This record gives sequence, structure tokens and C-alpha cells, in this order.
Amino acid sequence: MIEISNAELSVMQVLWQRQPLSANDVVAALGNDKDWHEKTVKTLLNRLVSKGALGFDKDGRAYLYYPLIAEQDYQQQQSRSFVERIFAGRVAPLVAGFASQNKLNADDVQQLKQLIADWEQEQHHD
Amino acid sequence: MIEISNAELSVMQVLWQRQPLSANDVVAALGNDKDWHEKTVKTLLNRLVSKGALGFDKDGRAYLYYPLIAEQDYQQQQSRSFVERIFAGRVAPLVAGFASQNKLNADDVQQLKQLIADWEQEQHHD
DNA sequence: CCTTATAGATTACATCTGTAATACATTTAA
DNA sequence: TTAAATGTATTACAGATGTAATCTATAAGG
Repeated sequence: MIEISNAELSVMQVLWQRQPLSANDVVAALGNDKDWHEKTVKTLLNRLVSKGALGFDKDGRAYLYYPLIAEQDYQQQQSRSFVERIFAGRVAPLVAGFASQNKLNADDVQQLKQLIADWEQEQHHD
Repeated sequence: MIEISNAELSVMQVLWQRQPLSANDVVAALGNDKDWHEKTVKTLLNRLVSKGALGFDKDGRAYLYYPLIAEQDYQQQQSRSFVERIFAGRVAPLVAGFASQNKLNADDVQQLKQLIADWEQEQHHD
């Protein structure tokens, strides 16, 4: 399993949004949120390539980077391991924590209801 | 915010279950799951004390360790930061991932329904 | 053509983490 | 009462991570 560090993740997220991008485009895209030196971003790009998380095509002497792993796959793998580690694998207690901190809004609840409806549908038709 | 590493977390989890415990008790409790040398566990206990995550009382020349932070607080803080980082703060997509991987069971769904019911109750009575 | 700017590659360096080993103090067994 | 065992404290050391600076090759401007 490819391990992506926190700083590296921010770079991946830029490239999950738009792809492929040059190093400078990534630097620019990160400019808003992060106060990182250009060199720092290039290091992160390099490490991600080494790890096999990014690939690139050459465009002149610059590179155009693109993700080699899908965001959804990454999200799901991370979710599983997080919930496993912190909540012994059960997702409901995590949601309960959000509820108790008033971090649930109407949209979330709407989506959860839909998920549950789908799940129940799935249950009874097989 | 106190940062607890992965290995350290396993030690905390032992002490969240039973408390206070001597170093040897912790070593024994971890024996089942982890293949850690006794010295390793003691190092982790030490680091957790340094970080302010554990306290201890002396019992002769041994120490009896106990958590200084509550498991629930830790879980909620970690949940928030995880969901923030991976899902831009929205919890529903995380649950959707579980659903799509067939990682939801009837218990989870039951609990989620209850949470939703409580949430809706809460909404309309204020 | 030659100089300079710029892209990626390599190197740097402190801190954190995993995983112990060693040192030191003290209790206990012989 | 002295040696061994045992508890904590200190030290070790490699790899990951955050955060760059420097090196090297080449494209572009004068």
C-alpha cells in the first residue's frame, strides 16, 4: 500500500481536481491555502512519483503530472483503516461523534437517509 | 494538541480499557496482538508521559499509568481532522464509501437510523 | 553564441516514529 | 552483605516527514 503523507496529500488533492498539471501549476494551485516554498512542492511531487502515486508526461523540459491512484480508492482505503484503528471497525460511533458535536447538517442527514434506504433496498432484494 | 502516534495509540487503548496499570500489565495486555519487545512498550509509555497523554502514580518503585485524555475526546478530535482532511469535512461521503464496500451491517444501520431520528427530534424542538 | 533563467535531481537537516539496547538505581534472594 | 534481578531513564539508530537549498542541464533571450 502506497503511504501518502499529509503534505503529500494536499498535492494529490490538487491533481485529483485537475490533471495533468505542471509543477508550477501545482505550486500556483496550492498558493491559496499553503504557505509552501516552490522547492517544497517540487520535493513533494518528486516523492509522490517515487512512491508510485503520480506519473508524468514530458512537455518540453517540464513534466505534466497526473495521479496514478484514484481519489475514491484512496478515500475508502483510508476510511477503512481509520475506522478500524479508532473505532474498532464500526462507522456508526464516528457518526455519533459528529452528531454529538453538532457537526451534522441537513444535507448530511439527507444523504445518510438515502444511503440507509438504498442499503435496505439492497438487503431485501437478494 | 497532543499528537499520538500509531504505536502509542495501541498503548493508550489498553489504558482506556483498564486503568491504572503497571508497565508490565500493559506489556502483558499488548502481548496478544502486538509482537513488541518489553523495552519497546516502556519507550512508548515514556513518550506518552512526556507528551502529557499519560500520568502515573508510584507504587513502590513501579509506576501505575493512567490516561490524561479521554478516549471520546481523542476519537472525536481525530474524526474531525480525518473527515476534514479526506472528505472536506462532510461525513456522509465516508459512510457512503462504507456502504459501497458492503461494510455496513444491520447494527450500523440501526444505530444510524437512531442518530438521524435523534437529530431530527433535536432540530424541531428548538 | 553566450549568459541567464528555469526545470527537474540531488542533498540537507531537524523532528517524529518504530523498535530496541544500555545505563542506572534499588529491591530482594542467597 | 553482596550479587542478581527488575524498574525506570537514557541513548541508539534507521526510515519517514516537513521544509527547503544547492546542483546540473537546457532552453531562451540578447
